[in-house]
Amino acid sequence: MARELIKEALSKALAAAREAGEVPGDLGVEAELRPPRDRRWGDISTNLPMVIASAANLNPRAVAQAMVARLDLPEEVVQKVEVAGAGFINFTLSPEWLRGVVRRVLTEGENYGRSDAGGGKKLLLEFVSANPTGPLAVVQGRAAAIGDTLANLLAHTGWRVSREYYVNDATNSTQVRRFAETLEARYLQHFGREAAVPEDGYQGDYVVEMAEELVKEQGERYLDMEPEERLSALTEYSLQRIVESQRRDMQAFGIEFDTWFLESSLYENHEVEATMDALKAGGYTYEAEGALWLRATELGDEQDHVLVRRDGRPSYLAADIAYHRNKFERGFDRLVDIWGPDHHGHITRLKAGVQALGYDAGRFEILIHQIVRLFRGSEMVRMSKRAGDIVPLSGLVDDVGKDAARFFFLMQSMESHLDFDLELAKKQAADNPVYYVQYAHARICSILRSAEEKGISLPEIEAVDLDLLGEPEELELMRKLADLPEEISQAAARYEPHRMTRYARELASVFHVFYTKCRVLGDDPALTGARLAMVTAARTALGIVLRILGVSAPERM
RNA sequence: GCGCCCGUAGCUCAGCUGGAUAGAGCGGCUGCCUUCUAAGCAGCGGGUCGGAGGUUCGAAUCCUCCCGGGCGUGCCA
Repeated sequence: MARELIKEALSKALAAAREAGEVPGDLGVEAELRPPRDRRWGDISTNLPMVIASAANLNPRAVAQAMVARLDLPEEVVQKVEVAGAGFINFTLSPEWLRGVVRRVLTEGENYGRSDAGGGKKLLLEFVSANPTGPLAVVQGRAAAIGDTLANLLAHTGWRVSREYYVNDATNSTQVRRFAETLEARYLQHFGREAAVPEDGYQGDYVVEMAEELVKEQGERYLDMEPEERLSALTEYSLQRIVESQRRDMQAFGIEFDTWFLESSLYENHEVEATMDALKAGGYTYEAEGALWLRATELGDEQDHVLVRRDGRPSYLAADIAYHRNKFERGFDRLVDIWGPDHHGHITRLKAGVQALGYDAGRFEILIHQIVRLFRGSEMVRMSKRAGDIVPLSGLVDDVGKDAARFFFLMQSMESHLDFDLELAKKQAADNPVYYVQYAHARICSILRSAEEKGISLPEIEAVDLDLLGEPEELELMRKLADLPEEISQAAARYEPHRMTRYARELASVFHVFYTKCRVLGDDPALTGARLAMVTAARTALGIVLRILGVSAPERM
């Protein structure tokens, strides 16, 4: 890779400059090596001279000159090196090297851009994990898109990734109980019995619908049961139905979890108990006001938290600590959770619990994504499962399609609020950026079909004269292809999946420009062969990116 | 009150571990289809980077304070 070469040449030049006494000894500085802000300045740029100058109180341009004078880089890789601005060194890659990228993409195929940064280590990525008290909402779609794409990125960079969905199906959960009570009320109401939805119950119509289905399936079976028995039966029924619907929603959204982890299993296997015992043994608990508390304040939290309620039911936190203990015990090297913004307050206490158990909190990361605000035109839609004004993810997918929805969710960084206008998403489906990218892919496929019809086939890569590729539009396209491995590494390492939608649009853009300017299937067979090789490489790269995003790569549009 | 996220073009947002002339998409206006898909391309406009101080050779980026929006701060999950 050109980056590595440049990096090495820089450090050698720096060492030589030090020996000559032009630059002081080890300053412990770290410099960047990245594309300059304006690509006309070159392909790769470093601020190293400025960083050195800053630490040693020298003139940055002088340091840059001293280093450039000692740089030793092969001409077939780097065409031009220059000092620019306040003290940058800019490198322009040679056309020869760029052409080599085409060969590399064609050789590596689907594996182009892979790295072994993760070293085959095991990583558990938990995401969505919505309460089983209603259909998945739009905000969970955001979590799903972020999580799935991040999982793809991490897998692409050498991690063994497991996708996991945590099902809060514990029957001692207050919310699960409220939901069952709501269903019960709706069920009884169907038969004209006096029954009210609990004050903090679920107002949504979907509960009424579920009750109707229940009547259809089971008739009057629960009508005259003992209340506690009925409630427990309805709890089981609703949990099963809702989890099933969530699973269907995720499938329709193109996401397959490796594991649907049941909170109830933690109770069945006495892991919650065992976890509480371990916390007690470690001296991190105390009893007060009839409850068992976690000494979270000793572990960086602002307040202590209840682990076991006065009535003996473990809290959500207790189960969650047990759950993460379970994750560590399953042998994962790294744990990553993606949570919604409403769980932000939960981070410190869970980490406190994990630390109290003696696990390395540095191997456990929690990412918070921000909310999705839904608009119908200019009117904001308030969403609350309990109030019943819910816009289901399935409805969104039906409206705008899986591809557009996933792409849209990933166009913004996760820490930024996302405004989603339902009307606009529907009305402008054809203008959605996802089509811009998919169209580039379809166009390439169209060229390849056309070539086939004309009896032109892609020559063996050894037989292609890539030196014929020299138009500015061609060089731009190859430059962008060359960027892909670094884009993937950065997006994965920084947990920033939204970078990939940006890159996808850039890659599509340089292709569209090339397409407008240059003809692939022309009169010159050699040039045609070279361009066929290049657009085939572009298709491969686009395909990789779209697969990472979970967006389909259509051959026709 | 305290904690976290956000405030950048008309709209939606990138850029934020300090670096060059602050970018993109959408919307607006103007051109481009005999030839591999016009769901495309080219061009024109568009900015007190919420405000005020500070650190620095250099601040959208770091620090302090303030303003505005959102979320959290349960023996709910």
